[in-house]
Amino acid sequence: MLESIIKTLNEPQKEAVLYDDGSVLVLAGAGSGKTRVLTTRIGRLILTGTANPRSILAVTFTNKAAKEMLLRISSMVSHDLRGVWIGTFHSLCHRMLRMHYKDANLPQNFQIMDMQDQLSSVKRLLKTLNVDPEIILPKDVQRFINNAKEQGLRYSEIEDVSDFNRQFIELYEAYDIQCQKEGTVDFGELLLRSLELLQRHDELRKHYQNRFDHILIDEFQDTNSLQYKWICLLSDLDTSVFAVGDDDQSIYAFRGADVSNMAKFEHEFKVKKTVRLEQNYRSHGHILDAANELIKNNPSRLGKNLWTDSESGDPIRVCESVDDNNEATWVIEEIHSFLKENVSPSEIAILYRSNAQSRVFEHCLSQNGIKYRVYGGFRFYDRAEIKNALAYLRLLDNSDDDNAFLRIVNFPPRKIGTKTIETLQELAKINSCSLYKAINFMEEKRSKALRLFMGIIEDLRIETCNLSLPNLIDLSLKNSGLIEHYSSEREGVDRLENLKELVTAGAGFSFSEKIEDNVPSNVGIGSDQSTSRSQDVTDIIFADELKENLSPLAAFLSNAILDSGESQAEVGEEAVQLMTIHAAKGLEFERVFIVGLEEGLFPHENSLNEFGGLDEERRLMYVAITRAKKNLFLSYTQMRKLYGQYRYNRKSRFLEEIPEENLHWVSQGPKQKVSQNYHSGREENFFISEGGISSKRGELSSNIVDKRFRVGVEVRHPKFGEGIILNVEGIEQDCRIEVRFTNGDIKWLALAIAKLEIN
DNA sequence: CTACCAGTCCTTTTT
DNA sequence: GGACTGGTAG
Repeated sequence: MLESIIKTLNEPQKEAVLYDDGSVLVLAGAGSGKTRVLTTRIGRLILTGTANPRSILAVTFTNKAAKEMLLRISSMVSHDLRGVWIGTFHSLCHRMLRMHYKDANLPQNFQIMDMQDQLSSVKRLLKTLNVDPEIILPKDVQRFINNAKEQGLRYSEIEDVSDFNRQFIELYEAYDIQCQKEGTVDFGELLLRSLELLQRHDELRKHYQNRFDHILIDEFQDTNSLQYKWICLLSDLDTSVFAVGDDDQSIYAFRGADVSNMAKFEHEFKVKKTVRLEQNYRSHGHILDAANELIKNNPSRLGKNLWTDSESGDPIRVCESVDDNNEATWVIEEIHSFLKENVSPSEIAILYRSNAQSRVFEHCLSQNGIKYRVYGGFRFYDRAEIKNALAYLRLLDNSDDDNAFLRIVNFPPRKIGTKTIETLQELAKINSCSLYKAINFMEEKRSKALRLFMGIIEDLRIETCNLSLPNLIDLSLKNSGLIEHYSSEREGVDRLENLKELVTAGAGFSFSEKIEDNVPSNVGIGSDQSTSRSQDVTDIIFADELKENLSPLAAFLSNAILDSGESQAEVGEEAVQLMTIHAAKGLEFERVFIVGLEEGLFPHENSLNEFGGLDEERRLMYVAITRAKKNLFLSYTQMRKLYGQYRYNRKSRFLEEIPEENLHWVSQGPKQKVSQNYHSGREENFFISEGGISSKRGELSSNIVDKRFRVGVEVRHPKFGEGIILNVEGIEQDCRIEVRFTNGDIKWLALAIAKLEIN
């Protein structure tokens, strides 16, 4: 069985799977079969008895990838795989913290905050500290904290280079104190706390170092320095670390990922073997050529050239549309013809740079009766009604959770206003306790409404203590008044549906599946008797330790926040796939549409100001292109609605970086008349010629560069009328002008495209 | 206290 | 176009 799988591998793949002499770095290009290599390697370790399943730790980038990997391995081996640690950095660290919560100095029922929770937590902090949120933006504080944590730094470890900086450091400290008090933990904290746990507890660290002989990391180019340190702590001299990555697919620098970890790893882990996987099994020639040529524009790559045996296939089709609606129409027309040819809809993907772009496509798809599925974006667990319901559950599980408290103390409305909350917050501050507990410090008659609320929670706590998870959720929804509230709301039907779904999710959440480990728990500080057993701690088995530490409700809540809510429309659902390019990483589709290829959108204008930002955008484009197996479509528009206003853009520079011979420029068909709404005359510049093929790039540029367009000058636009220039930025092709028109509208226009005249 | 309105900023990308 | 804030009337 194993033999026959290995036979199908190419030479470098085989090397990677079979290598047994220390740590390995695998440079795996897109579509070169890296998932196969990873799973086959794990399968081999287990099947040949080289490694005990429980000595394997595999880190993936998403929960989805983790599930997929586990599935593939279990199809290869008959062993019990529950001892294998597979998951994202976050889920693995979470697991570790749950098991060793005492040593990590966390309450047993600590709760995870998502980004929204974290932001409101910061806002609350600023308020209690009397910091003006106009001067110090909560978002910036959040960013500062997260950046620091991603680098593994506590507030005390950050250099205070300026007064301004010091303020952030102080806020970071205060924030951590607040979280500790409330028993909440943000994403970065999961990792940092876990790292510190390992740093401070020698027995524990040794235990894990002894336990894990094989550490495998997928998407290594996307690890940040904190994650790197975590891996270092878990490995000792005998550990074989198998890191797979592709520097060309590093697209998470904005979140602290550091490609240099690859070179660092090679050096620090004394890697004797570096394997390059360069044969691509996924894409046709034109697609691969385009990707290769594009990425050559990036400096400082580790260097790698993908090649393929397969035929060159159809050239990449490129379409220019008048606006975003037309773009969607074109895409849907193409999809329609595929569906007629019986292409499975799930093999068709629409990829875009930012979530906001999905709306037009969703609308168009549903109008045409095509089933689709959107990944990411607003997720199930992000919906307001779900968050409200979860807040009740969280408060039930941990009444110190002030975030949850504030969210629902007056929802549904129960006559508790800002005034009441403010006095409550003061009482909480004086007595240094949670808001919930502070209710008891308030005089009876002022806190009537609050005590009523408390009553609801306390009754619920008693009534639900013996209920199953779905029943518990169901009763909470009823007693909280949420059901009643949404029933009376005009548009509440959908919300009620979603709440029902939450109960279903609770029923489907089988907690027992999550119990999969035997590890010593709470060694050292925190549990007094444990000192005696910490000596021979290594292989003591504490069955179901995790289960004891975590109630089903708490497990459900953690899962809801960590798992990005892939709850709807599961497996086998035949639907067109919509997602951001980031979300598409690691996936592949037969037909791929990359839309919105315009300067400012992709590459995104914000990225241009960041160091290395453009290179990262280009890698993002590279990732997008290499998702396609058979057909690739590129699309851009002349104007697009953004923030409710039309905005002109030039086509993306990435289009210029793809060789002409791989492209086939197409026109949009008879629908082009629409254009006359926007431009009077001079249509010839806008449309690709009748034959449908045009290669005249940049033809619009040379004659329009004009110094007369300056701030304050009055201009006229054929569609929008007269206006005054507020702003000019960029030069030549990139020149954009901000105009306030007489009707009050303010728009950014690309000078190369908009038909502006001096008035 | 609630309900509603107007004004402001904004969006990259995610565990 | 939407989320969020602040102000005002009932």
